[in-house]
Amino acid sequence: MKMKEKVGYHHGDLESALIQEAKSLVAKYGVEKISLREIAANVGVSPSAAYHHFGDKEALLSAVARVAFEELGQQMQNAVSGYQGKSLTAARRRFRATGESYVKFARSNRNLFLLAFGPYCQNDNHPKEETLAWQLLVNSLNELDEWGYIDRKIRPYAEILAWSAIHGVSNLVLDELMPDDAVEPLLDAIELAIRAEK
Amino acid sequence: MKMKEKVGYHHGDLESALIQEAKSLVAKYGVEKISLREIAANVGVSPSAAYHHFGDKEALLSAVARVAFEELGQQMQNAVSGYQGKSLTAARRRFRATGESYVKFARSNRNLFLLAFGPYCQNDNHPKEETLAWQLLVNSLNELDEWGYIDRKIRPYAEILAWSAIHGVSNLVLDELMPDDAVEPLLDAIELAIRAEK
DNA sequence: GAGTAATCTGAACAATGCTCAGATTATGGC
DNA sequence: GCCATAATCTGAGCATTGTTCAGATTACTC
Repeated sequence: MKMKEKVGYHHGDLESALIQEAKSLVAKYGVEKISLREIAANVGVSPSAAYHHFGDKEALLSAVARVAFEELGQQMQNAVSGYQGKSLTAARRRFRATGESYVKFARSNRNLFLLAFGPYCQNDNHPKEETLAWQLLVNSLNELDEWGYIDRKIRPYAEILAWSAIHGVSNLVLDELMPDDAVEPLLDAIELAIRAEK
Repeated sequence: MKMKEKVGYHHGDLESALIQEAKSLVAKYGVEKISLREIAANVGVSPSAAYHHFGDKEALLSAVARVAFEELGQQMQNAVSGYQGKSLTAARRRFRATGESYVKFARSNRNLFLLAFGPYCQNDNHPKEETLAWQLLVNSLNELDEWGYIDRKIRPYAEILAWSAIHGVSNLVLDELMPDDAVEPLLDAIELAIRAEK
């Protein structure tokens, strides 16, 4: 149960050390520019040691992808819990915070965001309904709904519409196909779109 | 100006032959699973020959990405031009066709779609306003606008909202974070969202 | 404390992206 | 038509990569 003891022959906690180092290298250089060997070297271990914890490089990156996805959820939760209160205005702030924090995470963690989705995301054990990010979105929409804020006809589509739009604009901004300042207008648009009285 | 003459020492049209083969390999196996050497071998040429036409592998893949992006636009145009007429219903069909064909391209050309966006897309020479895909979206929205179909408040955001949502759902479906049958409801939602009278 | 299982090393292999000297062919000026 | 020049392609080679495997080292259990 020793931690941070990287001296001996046995590392002690190689699995999570590899994930952590892989994550930091991905964040710095991007998924396709990193090598297992460098990860292992930075941890102070032989390249082949990793294969006792992960089937292959892809499996390690999948683990990192899971971590990144969870981090997105946590960052969203932090943002949402920054706005409290039981008013409609508070609920609107929280809803908007889900979207803002989503895009913010994408921008300040470009490579991790791209990894979290993309081909390395193994969502077999991760149906979207169980992810924190999805839950936060659903919750904030339910809140708005209780205040009568959401148009009845559009309510059934609200989750899909909001998530698609937010996820889409995040990717488009990262690809520089949309300017950074398209995000705020988009959030305005989503609020307008789901709104009952305009 | 000879084509398909792969016999001699000089190929004649290596550049586009490489792009074409790269595209077909990407479509089959995905961007990260293909090698320059295999592309060159399939074209019947030495690996180093490619470097007289492209600075490196990345440059070749960027060229493929451009082709893929254009193909997306063309496929959208085909879909849109399938519905003609000057009625509002025709305009609505065309608008919906832009979205449907976008997602359809993503689904039936997964790897090319991911390449077209993603890190290999060089949009320095390709501002979104000049892409065919964007033009088609703008046109169909303008059409709807002329029929008074679009809510005045939401009109300024219509392009951003529609493209973001369509692009987002495409990626989420490809990542299996949304089911295939979420696409039609999303298109309904977009139509509802931009609509003037509900 | 001995034997077993887990963990890590080091050497090795095939494949990859890329470079470069030199061979081969096209091209343009006379 | 012919030759010099430039463009194109080959082949060998280098460094790096992911992965495997026999064997060394350590932890764990009874």
